[in-house]
Amino acid sequence: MSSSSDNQKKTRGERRVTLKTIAGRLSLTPGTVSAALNNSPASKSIPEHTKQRILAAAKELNYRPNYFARSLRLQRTYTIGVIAEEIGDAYGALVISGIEEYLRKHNFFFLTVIHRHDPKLLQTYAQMLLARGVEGFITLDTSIKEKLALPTVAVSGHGRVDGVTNITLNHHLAAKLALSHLCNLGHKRIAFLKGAVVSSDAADRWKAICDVADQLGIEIDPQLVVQIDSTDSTPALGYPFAKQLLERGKPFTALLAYNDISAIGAIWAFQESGLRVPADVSVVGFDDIPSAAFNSPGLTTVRQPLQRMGQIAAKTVIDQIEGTEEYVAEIAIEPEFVVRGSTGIATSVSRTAEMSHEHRSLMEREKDTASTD
Amino acid sequence: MSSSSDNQKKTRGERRVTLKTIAGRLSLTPGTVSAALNNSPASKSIPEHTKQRILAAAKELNYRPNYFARSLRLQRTYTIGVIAEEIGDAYGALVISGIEEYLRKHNFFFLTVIHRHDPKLLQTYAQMLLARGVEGFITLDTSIKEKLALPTVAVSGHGRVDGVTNITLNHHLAAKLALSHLCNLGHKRIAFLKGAVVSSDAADRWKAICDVADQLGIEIDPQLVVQIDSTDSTPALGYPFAKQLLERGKPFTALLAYNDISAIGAIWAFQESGLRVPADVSVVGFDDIPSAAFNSPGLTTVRQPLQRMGQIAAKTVIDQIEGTEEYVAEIAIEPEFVVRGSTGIATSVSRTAEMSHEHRSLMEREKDTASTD
DNA sequence: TAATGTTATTCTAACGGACCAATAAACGCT
DNA sequence: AGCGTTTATTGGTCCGTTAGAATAACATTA
Repeated sequence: MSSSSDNQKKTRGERRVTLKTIAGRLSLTPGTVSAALNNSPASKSIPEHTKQRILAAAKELNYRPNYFARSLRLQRTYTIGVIAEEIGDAYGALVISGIEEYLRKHNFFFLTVIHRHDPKLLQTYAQMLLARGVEGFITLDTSIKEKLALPTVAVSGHGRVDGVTNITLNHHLAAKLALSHLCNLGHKRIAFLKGAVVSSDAADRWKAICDVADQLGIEIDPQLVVQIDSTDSTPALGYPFAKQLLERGKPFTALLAYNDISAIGAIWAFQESGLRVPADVSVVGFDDIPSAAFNSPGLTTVRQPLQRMGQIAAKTVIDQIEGTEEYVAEIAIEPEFVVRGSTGIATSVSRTAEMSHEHRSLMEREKDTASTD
Repeated sequence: MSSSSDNQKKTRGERRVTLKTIAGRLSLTPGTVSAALNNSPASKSIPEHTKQRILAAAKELNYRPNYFARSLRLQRTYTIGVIAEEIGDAYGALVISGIEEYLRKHNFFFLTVIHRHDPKLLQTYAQMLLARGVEGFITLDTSIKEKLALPTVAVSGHGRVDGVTNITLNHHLAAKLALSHLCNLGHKRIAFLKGAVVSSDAADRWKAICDVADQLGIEIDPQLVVQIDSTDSTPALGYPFAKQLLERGKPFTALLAYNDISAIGAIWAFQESGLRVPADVSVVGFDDIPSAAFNSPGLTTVRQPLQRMGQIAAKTVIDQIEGTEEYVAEIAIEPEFVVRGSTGIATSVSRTAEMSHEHRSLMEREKDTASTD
């Protein structure tokens, strides 16, 4: 009977070791023990010998200060709220992994909420986290319209909000890496898959590509640009648009896709049309998702260092909380370039146009006998 | 000056609204207000009219109870500690996503720590979480040797620990799904990639496969079984072992791989040897990672419902905390079977043996002129 | 009218820790 | 001896909340 109640207490409260416990054992008062353990200003008047006794007892009893009592007193929680759209995918997971790493090293914890595509919940969750005393927010791939009450860092935030630091990719460098790689391989006629207008950074990325293309003397032929307008997250995202590109009959030797998913879909489309990658068309992706490496051929791509972006987000928010760093509106992250098998030297004669014609006529014969031609 | 200090207070503490604030405004005491807001037993003696005044004032002032004070008083935190090996990969991320979903719906939060392959840290992190007052633990793909001080649920735990509920896949059903699928397609000679001995559930899975094969009357030829012994997490994991299988020269029409990664690697190996998948060999994977769908051909695979496993883990740990459910040592999760393009009807004549010979002689000619043959 | 019972409300004591003011000795200095 | 300073320690208060005991006001009843 008493054993069972003991057990329960042990399970629930583990016979808590408090300052009082230690103080009692050493015939001191909780205040003295507290001062010694915290190296507070008052502790400079505690004799070394007593300090040692206190430290030893604390270690022996495995004393852990009660986080709630401390937070209540100090009005600090050492906790960050992470608000994400989703973490089931590689993107969110990698960023959070980076956040965790930095925060843990700096003795912070984080609480996570995920507002799966329900923007109304954002305010609710922010309130919940606020009630839990978080000292700052990190948002992931989330559109916030107004400044929250605490230091906030947005990773790939949609749009700029005053007071919120946005961590974004250096799109200019990204474009430069991708385009100069293709340039060096001798590609002149490059096709592009533009991101959907609803995608967070599609516009920025496209602008950077245009700028860099201009610098490198690459002409962007509107005939070779296709805009993605679905938000599918399977390679089916790229497939129909690549087909569309082929049907235009304009030759090209390389494709710069909006992201890896669409690049993989485009490769499917090309291969289905009898084109070899990279022998006939080179393809460059964007992101470096795990599947990029597993694809056949391996996808050459611009890698977003997601984990590092998480770390930097964490650092930024902590610096702002501690007041060691001033607010900046934007932090650009340097992408890396990963060369795999999907890019190669440009062929002098592009087969894309003729192949697509072959393919088109095949399709017409199969499906559309009542042609307008 | 005063404006700047106001500002600071607003940013930091947001001029907290406490019970005292409300009580002061209504000329009541904090205790009364607390009772009314919590609908505590004592509140039945509070007149309706006063209750309404209190509720109205609380809403007007946007009162949020201070979580720390409350936790300190009630010794409850409504927080779970999640200890994971890693979340950068799809596995951990999906499970956490499921955990989040269930916990949030039940007004719990969770703190996450990741002990990237450093088993020593586990104890430290458990302590840190304990100090933060978590009421239970969920471990992910982590080997714990002894019971922690609180209700604990292990998702794919390595080994059984008394007092810890282990959430595992129903390997028997998984094996049945995979093997009967192959059976129905007419496959008789099936090759197997066994998981590395260090992998958490390799042994269980293999045992289940053997049992089911026996039930279905499928003979397992030791010549057609290869054991993976690396822990690579790229498809390179499967590649060399599939090659090894081919070199044995024993014909087979299907391969059941240990997981999707190794299955994809095996498909590479087969294709490189001139074998068509699924025309010559059918391949079945395990897990259903995102790349499985993006692979070409799409990978037929046994899906582990990771998100659901996370949800169930969360439910289990909460039920144990609330005492509504008794401890069970193990909960088996039903896998799903996903049919994609990598499996097809068995060819009557297997080409695997001859192709591998062809390939072998090619390799020998290229690389190894001083052959022992 | 005093005892009893309701009803409405306040008071008090935690929860565990941190900080500050107070105290009390010990010490050096004039 | 008297005085200020340093050293070592204690006590009290507060952080915001809650539970339960206490009390006040008022009505009912023996």
